[in-house]
Amino acid sequence: MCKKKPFYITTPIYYPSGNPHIGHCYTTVACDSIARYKRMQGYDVMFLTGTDEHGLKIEQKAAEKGITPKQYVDEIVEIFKGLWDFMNVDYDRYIRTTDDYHIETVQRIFKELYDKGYIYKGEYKGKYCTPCESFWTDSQLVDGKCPECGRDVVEAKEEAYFFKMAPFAERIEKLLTETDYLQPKTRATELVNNFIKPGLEDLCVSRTTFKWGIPVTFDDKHVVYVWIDALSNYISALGYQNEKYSDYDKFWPADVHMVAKDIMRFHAIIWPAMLMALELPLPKHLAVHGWITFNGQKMSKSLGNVVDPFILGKRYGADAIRYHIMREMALGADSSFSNEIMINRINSDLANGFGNLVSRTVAMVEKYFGGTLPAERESGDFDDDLIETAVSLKARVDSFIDETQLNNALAEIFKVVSRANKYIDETAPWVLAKDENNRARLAAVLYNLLDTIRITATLLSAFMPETMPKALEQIGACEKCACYENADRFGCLPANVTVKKGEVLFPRIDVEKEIDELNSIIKNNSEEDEQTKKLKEEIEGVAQIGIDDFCKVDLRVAEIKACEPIKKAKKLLKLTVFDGVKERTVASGIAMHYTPDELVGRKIVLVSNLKPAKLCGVESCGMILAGTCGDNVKVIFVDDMPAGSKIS
RNA sequence: CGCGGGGUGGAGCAGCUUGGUAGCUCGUCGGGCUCAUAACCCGAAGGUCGUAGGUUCAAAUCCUGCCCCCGCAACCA
Repeated sequence: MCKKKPFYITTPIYYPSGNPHIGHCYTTVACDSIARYKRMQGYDVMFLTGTDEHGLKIEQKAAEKGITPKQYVDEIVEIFKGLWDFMNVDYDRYIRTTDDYHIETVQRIFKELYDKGYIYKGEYKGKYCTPCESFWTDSQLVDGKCPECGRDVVEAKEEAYFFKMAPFAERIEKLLTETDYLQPKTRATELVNNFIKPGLEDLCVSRTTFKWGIPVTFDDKHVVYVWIDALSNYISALGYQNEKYSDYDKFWPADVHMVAKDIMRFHAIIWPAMLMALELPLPKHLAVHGWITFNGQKMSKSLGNVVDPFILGKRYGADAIRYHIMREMALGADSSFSNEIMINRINSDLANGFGNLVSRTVAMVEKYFGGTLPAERESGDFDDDLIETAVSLKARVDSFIDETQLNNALAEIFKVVSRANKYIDETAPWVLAKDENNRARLAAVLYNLLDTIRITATLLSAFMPETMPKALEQIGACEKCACYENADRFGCLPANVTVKKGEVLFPRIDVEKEIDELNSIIKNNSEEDEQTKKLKEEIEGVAQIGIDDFCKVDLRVAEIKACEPIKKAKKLLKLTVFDGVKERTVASGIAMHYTPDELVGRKIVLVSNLKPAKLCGVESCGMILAGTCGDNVKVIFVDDMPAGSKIS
């Protein structure tokens, strides 16, 4: 027997700062399906998933709960693993960045990059919140304040190690534009224009401000920061630079890294750069998929629209959920999730299409032949077309799988399911059954149906590993005849096959009733809790101030004399206001909520002694008060007061 | 003129690279069938392919301007 060809596929390692959601589920289930399919094809498959467990956020979450970071991640990792079990995800290896062997690998890689001169010591500059002991980038700041506690931040710098990106820029650009590394390739332009053309910045790869990370061996003030730690998992899990495993030579380079678009950049640029620096081969493909959005909006916990895979899976079965997300999501593009779309999909494809096809076929074999087909056959019209469609299916599915286009692979399979349902109408077995002379023809028709089901169920078993074996059992397929090898051959079921009616494979779902129930679950579970919890955190998280502090703020009524939008700024309006003494210019982020016309002539509350600052080229002297709740923004108007009145 | 994606029958999408009958799924309406999970099969209605021009014998498809939506970036003092 010849040696099996290796196939290595990975999900990202997920950050366990919260519970897994349907987005994690998609990536993992998609990889699982590909892995299962490849195993079926005879590859020696390594399917890796895991968790990225270091970092400040984990440290803080653990502190809030009063447990150690390790205890905290241990708990959440169990939830992740539980979900994968529940979804029938059959991974070969689960890596945790807190595993000893991974730590060892990362330390060695860090040292090697340092020794080679790709990592150097420098200074990290950013905004620093002293009470939180955290650095933030400008984009993370909320209203210029610390996003965690809302307090002021200061310019600060700390010693840090950096990874040189410049030496790899050219090769990376070629990798993205001239090879098929990136799938879909349309995103290459975006990456090149945004990150490579402006010049790649060196990457900060160590921190001294938190402890929960992998220590830098030669400088114990530092821990390794994010990407060198996280990305290395793809090779540490194979035993690169550690003794735990020894599969590196066999499986590297990876065949597919699958990621969602938010971390595409790191996998498209930084990871190749690291590998180039280490002089290791690059992975073959990076498959980037979009997000599952909820009614067009990005999923977010604060919006209360996070879809819980456990709840859905319990109601409709893990296979149905697996099918739905893989059938809906096209490579690269976002896909909108709604309970209604999901239920309709499950009903029409799985219940009415596949499930019903199995059910009616098996029922006819039992009804007309007592469950076992006789061996005599008579072929007839429509047979050739059905058989041709069925035997050619495998090749089409194969190629879609190789392009990680799972939605299209599934669509192909279900075309055959439809063809089979149509064949029943064309041949009308119930008419044949009325005449004893048609027994051979009737047997042929039913056999053709069973064997078509065999082919589709075999190919579907990678996607729906729980239900398909049941389907195959019902049509009387043994393990041998229902294998991948036979999926492009017709006539593999025994001529005198015996069927066995079983449970309904995919029960039909009552759309309206279920949607009502799901909505009420979502309401109870997340919306109120999350919203009030967030609000509570916001309110209680703000540090108290004395009256003196408050008196430092000078609030005045001011009249808006003129108002115009600021070019190049989507959210800013430039206001000219009269504060009782003089006119001044104020920029305000209310362009999305007010037009200049509705503001001119009105009186508002002005923070008059705020230091001037430049916003999009406009000098702003002061600030206007407005209430904010999500997207809802209302300026406070005090039209009855004369300009210049003090507010306290 | 920051970067990128997108605007196609009621909904969601394909087609655009390599111009030439506008296709799929769901929904709606009518018909057929009765083996089946009130499922299945057939037919029909419904589209100025965002908009205005241009190239061409011919444009959803190529070119130009404009409008709108969505990400990222940028400032919501």
